[in-house]
Formats: sequence, structure tokens, C-alpha cells
Amino acid sequence: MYRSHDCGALRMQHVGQTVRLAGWVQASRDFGGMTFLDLRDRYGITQLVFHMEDNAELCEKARKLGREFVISVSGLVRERSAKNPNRPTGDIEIQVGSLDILNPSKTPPFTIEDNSDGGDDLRMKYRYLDLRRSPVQQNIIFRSQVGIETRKFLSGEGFLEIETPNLIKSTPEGARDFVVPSRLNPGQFYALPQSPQTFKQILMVAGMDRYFQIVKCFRDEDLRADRQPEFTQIDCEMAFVTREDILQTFEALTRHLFRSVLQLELPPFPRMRYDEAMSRFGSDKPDTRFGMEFRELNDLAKGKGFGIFDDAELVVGIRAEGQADAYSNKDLNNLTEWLKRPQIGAKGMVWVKYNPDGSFKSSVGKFYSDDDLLAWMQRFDAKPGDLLFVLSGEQDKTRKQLCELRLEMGRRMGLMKPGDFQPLWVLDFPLLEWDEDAARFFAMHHPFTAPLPEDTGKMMSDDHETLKGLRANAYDLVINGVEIGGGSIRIHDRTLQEKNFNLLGFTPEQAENQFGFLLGAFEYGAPPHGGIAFGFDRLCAVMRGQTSIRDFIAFPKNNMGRDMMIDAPSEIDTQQLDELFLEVQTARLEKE
RNA sequence: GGUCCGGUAGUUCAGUUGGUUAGAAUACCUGCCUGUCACGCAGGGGGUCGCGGGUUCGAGUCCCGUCCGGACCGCCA
Repeated sequence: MYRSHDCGALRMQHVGQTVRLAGWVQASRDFGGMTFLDLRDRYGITQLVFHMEDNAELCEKARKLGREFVISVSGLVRERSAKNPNRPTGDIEIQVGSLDILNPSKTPPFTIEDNSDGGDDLRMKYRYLDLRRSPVQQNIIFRSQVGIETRKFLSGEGFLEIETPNLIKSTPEGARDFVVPSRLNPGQFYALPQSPQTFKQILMVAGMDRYFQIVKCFRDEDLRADRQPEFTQIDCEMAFVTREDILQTFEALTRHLFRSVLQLELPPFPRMRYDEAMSRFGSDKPDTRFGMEFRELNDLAKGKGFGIFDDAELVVGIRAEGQADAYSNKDLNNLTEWLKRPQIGAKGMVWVKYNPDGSFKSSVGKFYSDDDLLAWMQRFDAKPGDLLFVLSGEQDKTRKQLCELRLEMGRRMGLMKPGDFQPLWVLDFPLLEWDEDAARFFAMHHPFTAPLPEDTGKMMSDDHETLKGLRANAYDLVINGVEIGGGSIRIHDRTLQEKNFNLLGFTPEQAENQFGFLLGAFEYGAPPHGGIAFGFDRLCAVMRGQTSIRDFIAFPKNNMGRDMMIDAPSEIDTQQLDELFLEVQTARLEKE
């Protein structure tokens, strides 16, 4: 037996018991005549004590232990004479009677502590050491809990967990596929799924009714702090449901997860139409922890001789409450420069201070009278002391830029409070987006999304503007400005699905070739159905108030999609290439 | 494809206008220490300043290229 208890278990009530513990040496404090060791496992840290006068040989052995040695000890639980209130086990210690060194350790390249001194790449290379650190370990444990509670809740609601294949077919829509060569079918390739979308729809046709799966998905696109090439979704689909059924079911799931894992009751989930989200927040995933909503100024700002506003499609601003005195001209210039960076790309910014004495100061004083500016302030329900920021230009770009500014101001003003969770359903997305360059529609969600019931009739139309105005029966769950999940009611009618493929630029042959199995299935009694998929990694990160999903994935990839620990991807030998009928374009590799 | 930031001791970083033998903290090693828990005290070892080229009497520092890491834009139905 290596251990009778874990390193977080022992309390005053165990005093007097003989126990056996195992774990890693976190730290040692050597006093010559006595030595303290901190023994760590994933449950906590327990102090071991060795006295020279009790057992000199044992004490000498303990003094020689280095950090991260794996040991097993047995001894007596004692009350400490000097207690440590900062640790759950701080009232007791183990008077060690015997010590086994299970495995020594080299000195680790960084400290295994809550605040490690290790940089990111080092920690990724030695991920097994990084994972010993409590904050990372707690994230992984948290993720496990969320997964288990998801399974509990959904299985309680009658959902079946069904696996779908990972080796499937490449399709041109959407993200780039990861492809896998097939040895048995030379020259042909599988693709790894971007999502199990078509399979879960087929499962509905198959009568499985309620399906879920916690499933890996793959997308060969560039990475971000919140994007990995392989990531996990809670993927769900239900038959015989309306949008309302799905929103209710998954609002309940989300509520269950926050309650069971965080002991937190979420507020009711408000709902907002896509166009409303765009005009009020400039984003389809607004952070609703704070207001600072957009107000349009087209009618008030145009026609006063300020050419930039006169020529703009949209003049729109936000109000930073009580910030008039907090921003000097230099600060405002800095903020403008921040907005002008290519990442945001604003041409400039107009600001108006509503001074505490009721006067105005602005960057466009030449063009607007105090009466004009007062009208602006009334539009924003502003009070003396407030500060307005106004941007102008083409509608979509301007909204996006102002959205960035709003979020930055929210950060600066401390309006994104930790522990505050504001969920939001965003509804009624456009079904189709017109792409000028490609001269065709693209699916805003995916090609299987149904239009709203009241728009279904219009879908068979050939009128461009009618098609552009089609709204999807789709929905996104947003929490604190992060898209946690998205889904839709699906098309379950062959004719409608064919029409959709047609609008998306598929020839009938291409549609048949790529999705013939689905179209075929729709002819054999496909029930109405719809579903949703949650980004599992993101959900975990948001629930713990963090932004990087890498900290919730045991073995994540870096910016370039590399696994730093195993050093993947890597070249394969010519024999492997050969039996796959593959050749690497060496000359081109060297050129690029 | 692009923008920005970084790479100096095991680690995290400082390093002035280009100028003597490149520093600090921490980690590591040795010694002392019986109530620490970021233990303390004394001492010690530890550097191809990412790599290549250039400018210069002289480069960690300036220039060019390149590699690596991070954040972001494009991209992500």
C-alpha cells in the first residue's frame, strides 16, 4: 500500500492516527536538527517533520530529498505547535517513522507552484510538470466536472450519447479540413470532422430522437488564444422540436452546469435579435455585463459642415459615464492612435466632454454649437461629467470599431466584473450572406440551417433582395461576450435543402456528390429536428473567468499548431509516403 | 498573407548615447541553524547575450536577414 490518505485529507480529527502518504516533494526547510518537507499531490499539501533526535538516519535521508522526488512515508498525525492557517491541512503534520523514495527527480526547469516562474513555451514542453501545478490541475479537474454534469443532465433528459466517425468526407464549405490519406484507397483522402453535423441529422432520421456527444472537432485554420485546431464540442440534436424547445432545454443545461459546478444561479437568459445586437452593441456576441450601448447620431451630426460625418453612412457613439475628467487630451490622442492600429483600423475618433460645469469641449468644436452638442448629449441621456466617443464611416466597419472601443472602455472602467455571468440568446441571424467577390451567397451558420417558419415560403424565391432578407431559425448562446454555443432548426425537406445548396452555388451534381446521403435520407421520413453545439473548452474557460482555452486542455497546441511536448507535426519516412502514393514537394517547400 | 511585442545565467528579467571583467532575483551546490511554511545566515558554481551577416577602433546595444515564442487582423460555413 502506497497511501492510506491523500495529501489534502488530514485534519485535527486524525491526530494520533498512523497514516501512510505518497506524493511529490514540493519544498524542504532544513533546520539542521530538524527538517520540514511539504508533500504534494492533487488533493493538497501536507507537512512532514523529521527530528534528528528521534531518528538521525531518517532525518539525514529526508535532508537529501530534492524537489519533485516521489516518496511514500508513514508516520503519526500530530497537532502542530505552530499552525498554518493558510492551508487546509495547516493544523497537523506527520511525524515520519519511515520513508521510501519511489523515484528521484532531476531539478525541474521551472517551479511547480501556483505562480510558476516558467514561460509559456517551457511549460508546454514540460506539460507533465505544468500539469502538476494547482491552477492548471484545478482547470482540468473543473473540465472533468463540467463534462460529467453535462452527461448527467442530458441523460436525465433522455439524450443518448452516440459516437460518430472521425474519418469522414471533405467538403468545401466552411473551414479547411484536416485530411488523412487512405492507404487502402490510394489517392483518396478522409477528412476529420469540423463537426458531426450531418451524422447527428442522420441519427434524427434514424429515430434516435435525442442525441448528444462530447466530441473532438477539427479545423485547419490559424490559431488564437481561444482557438485550437482540435477542440471539443458538446454536440446535441433533437427531433420533433421547435426552436423554443431547444432554447428551454439548453438554457436548463447551462443553468444546471453553473449550479452544480459553481454553485451559482444564473439570471434569466434574455433574448436579442441579431439586428438588434448589431445596432445596440455592434456585435453578434455582445458582452451584456455592462451597458454603454450605441446611439446613432446620423440625424444630429450630418449637415453641419463636418465633411467626415456628412459623407459617412453611419455616425454612432457611446457614452463613458463620468469619464470626462479622467481623459486628458493626450489620453484621448492615445486612444485615437489605439483605434487607428491596423487591427481595428478606424480613421479617427471624435470625442465630446460634457464638463461637470455643464460646458462642452470637443474635437469638433468648429462645426457644432453647444446646442448641437447638447442634443447629442440628450440622445445619450448624458449627465455633466460624461464623455462621448463618436465614430463614423461604412456601417459594418464602424460598428465593429466602436464595439472594440466599447469593450476597451469596459475593461478600463472595470465593468467586466469577475463572478458576474450574463447569458444571452442571440436569435434571427441572416440565413445567407452575399459575397461580392465570389458573386454568390454563403451560409451564415451552415448549409443545413432552416429559415424562420415565416420566411420559409420566400426561400423558393429568385429575387436577390428577398433572399438577402431571409432570416435563419438559428440561435447563439453568448455569455459575457463569448460565443458559447450555436445551433439551428435544420432543413428536413429535400426540396428546400436542394434549393439551399443551389443558392450556395452548388450544382445539383456537387450537392448529390457531397451530401447525397443526407438528401436521400430526407426522402425516407425525416422528422423535423434541430440542435446546438457548445464549445466545451470555451465554456469551461468562461465559467472560470479565463480567456485562454489552452489552460483547459491537457495537451494543447501552440500558435503554429504544434504540440511542443511530443514535437508534432513531424515528417514521415519515405516508406510511409510511398505506400500512400504521396510525394512532398521539396523544391516548393524550400522556396517558400 | 499581414501587424505588433519578445528572445541575455536552469528560470524570470534589468542592462543608459555603442565603451573596463554582462548584473539582480530566484533556482542549484556547500556549510551553519529545533518550529519553519516565500524559513534564515554565510559562501560557491553557473552566460556562444537565439542564429547568420553587416556598420564600427569597439556591438547584448545600431542595420539587414533568418529561426523561435506570444498577442492580434485576415481566416474560422
